[in-house]
Amino acid sequence: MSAAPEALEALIRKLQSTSILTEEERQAIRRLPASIRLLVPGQDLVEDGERPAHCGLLVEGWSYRYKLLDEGRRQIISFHVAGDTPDLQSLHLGTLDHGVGALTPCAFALIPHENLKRLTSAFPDVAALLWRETLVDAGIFRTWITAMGRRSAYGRIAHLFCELYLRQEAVGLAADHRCPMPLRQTDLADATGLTTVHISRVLKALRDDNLITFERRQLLIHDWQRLYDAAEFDPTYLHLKSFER
Amino acid sequence: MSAAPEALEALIRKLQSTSILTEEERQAIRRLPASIRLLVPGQDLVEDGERPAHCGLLVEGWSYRYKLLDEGRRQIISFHVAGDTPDLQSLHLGTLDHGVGALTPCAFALIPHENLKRLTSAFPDVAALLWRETLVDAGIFRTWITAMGRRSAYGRIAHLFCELYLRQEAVGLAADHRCPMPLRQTDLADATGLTTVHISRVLKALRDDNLITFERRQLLIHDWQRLYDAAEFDPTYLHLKSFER
DNA sequence: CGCCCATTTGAAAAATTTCAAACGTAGTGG
DNA sequence: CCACTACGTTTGAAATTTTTCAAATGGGCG
Repeated sequence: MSAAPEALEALIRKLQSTSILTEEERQAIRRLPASIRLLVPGQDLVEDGERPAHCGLLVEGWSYRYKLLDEGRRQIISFHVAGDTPDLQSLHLGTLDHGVGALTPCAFALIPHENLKRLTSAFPDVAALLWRETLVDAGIFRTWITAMGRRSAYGRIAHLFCELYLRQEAVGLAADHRCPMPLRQTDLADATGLTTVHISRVLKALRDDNLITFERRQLLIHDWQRLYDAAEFDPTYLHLKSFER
Repeated sequence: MSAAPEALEALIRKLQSTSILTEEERQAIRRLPASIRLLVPGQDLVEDGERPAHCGLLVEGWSYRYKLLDEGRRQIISFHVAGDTPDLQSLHLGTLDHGVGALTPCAFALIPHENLKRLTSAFPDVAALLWRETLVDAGIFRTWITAMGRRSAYGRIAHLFCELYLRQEAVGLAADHRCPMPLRQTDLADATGLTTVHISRVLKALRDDNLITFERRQLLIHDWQRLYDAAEFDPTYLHLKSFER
């Protein structure tokens, strides 16, 4: 198990983005054993039904949670960027109810449950911050449910782009209404509950309306306000410091 | 603030359904101050955007989480029965990103954040169990996303009935493939992302297929296996003891 | 260059919504 | 006890959204 100190610094930064850690807490996090695991696109970090013994901290790349149904149907449940922990819930749920796959080449830092449990027992404030991470996740799920249930295809996709831009901006991966967007139309379709054909048509409409374009796997948002309006976006659910009320 | 010892016993029972509490932990829970709040149908426990100072433990009745959009559109995010804590996440997220309303007459036990925070700091194992409750919630959200994105209206409704039956059965509120079902067609529509008209037609189809009927606000499941198949149901996501792998 | 994969386009089919009206039932007040 | 009302459910027909199927186009890479 090779040490991966940079990965743990990333976790510290992430947790400190909403709170303050004591020196003692920071040291305890740095003492966590972490091994790095590299994934190629399409490869799984964990599979549905597994009982993992680690949690994965995404250090680099994009990953996604998903569930498979009959006849090749796939639902993507969330997308993840550096700093996210897409299987943190396995710490207390045991069996995974979904898979986690790599969308781009990914680097994960694996931290054993055992050590995380010792850490959270010794430092209740760190436990609260990790708990909080899973609660933000749940807030995003709630918002996706709302998007899928009560937004048009157009609004749903606009909403997803707003979310992915803001989440990347919040961790310094984006600025100027431009951000990496490695998703294929298949991924967009499986995330929004639509077909790739329809995604293609809706993206064309978004382009025709001069809201967005793509350029070398980057999303360029040309009219943030109108995209925001089309999405009926309310950033509260992301629980970002910059939008705190 | 009137004491509500029975309510706290319900919480203890709920937490002990997945784990074991020490006598000391049980005593600490019993010492929590809790006041009872009664709601009539349609009334809100908390509203979207609030920063509540308590968490509500549902002691009696049905409640639901929801979000409102423009033009009267409503999305129901989850349903709750006795033992559930639909705003527990406010303990660490501060601002609510949804409302919690009463579907039937409800009794909630309100527990101040302050006392919950002291409890979870002093007893990491209790913290882990409360954390776990929010993680099961998130698992249900993931499954709803999957249902809305990749299941037909028919399958979606079948799935919801399977879930609501099993969750009630797990806490002793249902048995024999029969359970309370106070939802109106409007609620089903807003939960599944469909219209009431379509809900009416799909319920008719489910009745015509002899899968279910209703009788005095009770759901009667006549063919559990076929309902289960129609829903492509996999109970893993509920993380119930009885289905543990 | 040729191949693979993703995207685009068109036309027809299916699922779901919209609008409008009718129906049923339970509760309220005269 | 009946009439009235409010609310929820059902039904029909037309409109809309989205899917399905099939084929064409485009771009990147070995």
